[in-house]
Amino acid sequence: MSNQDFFLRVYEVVKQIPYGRVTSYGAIAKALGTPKSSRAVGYAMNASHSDPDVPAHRVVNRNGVLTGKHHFAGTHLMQQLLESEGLKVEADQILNFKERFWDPTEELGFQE
DNA sequence: CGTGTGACTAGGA
DNA sequence: ATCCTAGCCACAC
Repeated sequence: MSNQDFFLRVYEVVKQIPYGRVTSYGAIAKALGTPKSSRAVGYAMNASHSDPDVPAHRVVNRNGVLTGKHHFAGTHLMQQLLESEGLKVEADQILNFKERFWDPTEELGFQE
């Protein structure tokens, strides 16, 4: 696989995130088989704008904080999107994050 | 090929 | 609990 596929694979995983659920960059990286590439996942998400089907608002850091909210068009767009999915966000942080967390490795678990 | 950057994370103080 | 540090990866120059 080529390095360019990394972005596509990140998008693939993000697209699998169920409605009303969220996950972390590290979890995605781990699902891709490269748990230490969490930063690169964030970088990939930065380019996710090219694919509108990627629900980037469902991806937060490991603390459930909307670290990438500034990368959205609106100031509180990311928060609004999450709240529209039934999530509660306060101080840029997802409430009950642990319950809402969705681990791609458990659902997908594809290692290559 | 070296350096800097970032939507990250884990571990130590 | 918070703050700081180092490691990590992919990418732009």
